[in-house]
Amino acid sequence: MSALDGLEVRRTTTAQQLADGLSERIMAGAFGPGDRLRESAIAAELGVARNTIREAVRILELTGLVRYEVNRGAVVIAPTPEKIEALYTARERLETAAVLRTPRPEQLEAITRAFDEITEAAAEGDTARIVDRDLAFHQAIVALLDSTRLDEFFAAMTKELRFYLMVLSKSETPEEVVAQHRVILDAIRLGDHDRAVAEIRAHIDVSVEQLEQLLRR
Amino acid sequence: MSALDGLEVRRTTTAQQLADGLSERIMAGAFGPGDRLRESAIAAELGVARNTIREAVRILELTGLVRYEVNRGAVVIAPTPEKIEALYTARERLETAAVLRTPRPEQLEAITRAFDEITEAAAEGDTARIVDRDLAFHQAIVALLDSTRLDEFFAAMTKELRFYLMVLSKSETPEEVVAQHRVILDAIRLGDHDRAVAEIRAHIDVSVEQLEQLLRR
DNA sequence: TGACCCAAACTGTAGTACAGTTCAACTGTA
DNA sequence: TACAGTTGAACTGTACTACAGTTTGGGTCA
Repeated sequence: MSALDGLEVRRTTTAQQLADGLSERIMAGAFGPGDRLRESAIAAELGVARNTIREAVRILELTGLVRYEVNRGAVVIAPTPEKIEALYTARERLETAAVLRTPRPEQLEAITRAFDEITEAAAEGDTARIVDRDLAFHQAIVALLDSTRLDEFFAAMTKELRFYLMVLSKSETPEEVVAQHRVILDAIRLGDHDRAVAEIRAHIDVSVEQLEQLLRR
Repeated sequence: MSALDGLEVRRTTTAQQLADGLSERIMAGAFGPGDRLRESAIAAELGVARNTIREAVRILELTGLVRYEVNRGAVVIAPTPEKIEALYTARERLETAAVLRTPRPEQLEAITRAFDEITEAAAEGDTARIVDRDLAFHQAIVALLDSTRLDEFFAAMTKELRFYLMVLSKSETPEEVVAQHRVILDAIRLGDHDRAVAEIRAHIDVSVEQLEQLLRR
């Protein structure tokens, strides 16, 4: 570790900051799914030029939270059964592949820690934190694959998923969440690959089913 | 199938067309790795406004061929040992997970077809087409996962990889390429998952090694 | 040789303008 | 009343201009 570790010049652009800010707002629900991001309005409100907003939104597009439609501009993504299914299918493939590998100690520790945090959050009834740690748990599982590219890909999907969970205001009972993750963790700990795969599949099936039910209303 | 299937109005913007065009040019080697895309020069040459070019380049960024550096603008990505390794690691994880699944007939057919095309191209000594069909072969393997999201992710990586292969002007003997893919195809056909996994690992190890050797010069 | 400085080139951002598109409200008609 | 047609406001896509701040590739000077 260098003495200068962590020291870094502030190196960012207005557009990047705007993108980050907008991303936060969208995640927080300031814009609902399907909403258009009107450039002039945002530009005026934030006191920046419209082209800067356009750039910010293009950067936002990288995260997958908005997509561009010709002559309609940026539109916040909206969950559909197909999209949710596609998202969870990809998750299932990655996570089941991941648990076939034998965890290194620090990897197992990371997963265990995430589980403990889910348990804590559940005890406190902090639903936002439950979701957060839930996703961290699965990210830690994917990390078993030892692939930065797949980690990044999964993180991007997580961002999308978190947004869907937010707008659908999905809420299982905390006990269920803890129980479902405990069986996965146990299977991983025991090195029982088949069972881990089965539990992940079950967990994901349940989630998809619940989300689609929410969506149908 | 609707009677209107496939009918679609041409709906694209100048920026999108520019992004497509630039992408092609980069893939064709008009810009080398590490090159900067100078906005004013491109804008002047193509007779469009600079902000339109900026937008086009932001769109390009989505494909991963360029990345933005503050105050330096868009820079064409350059291969490094780390990046190549990360790319191939992700490929290895996906492809080995894929061959654990039992192919449906049409999937097996797609893989076989890609292999036949590699063989054809090899016979004709058409190296560009060998690379193209090689990548198609692997895309067909990933398709075994039945996940559109992962297909898209892999396609994006393929684009990046194709560029690296191009700039490194990698060239194995066509016979080697055919031989390596034949053993993979055979293992898949026989339903021998372990052997398919092993062959894919071997294939990828060889590729990484060759590329890094090229890179060291 | 190396530190320093400078000007050219370029990016990031602002601001204005306008043609073309979308969309919702309004109008007229059967 | 239902529907086709029209209109206008709002908004996007694109162009153009401008300028401050940053990078960069020389020079200059010690």
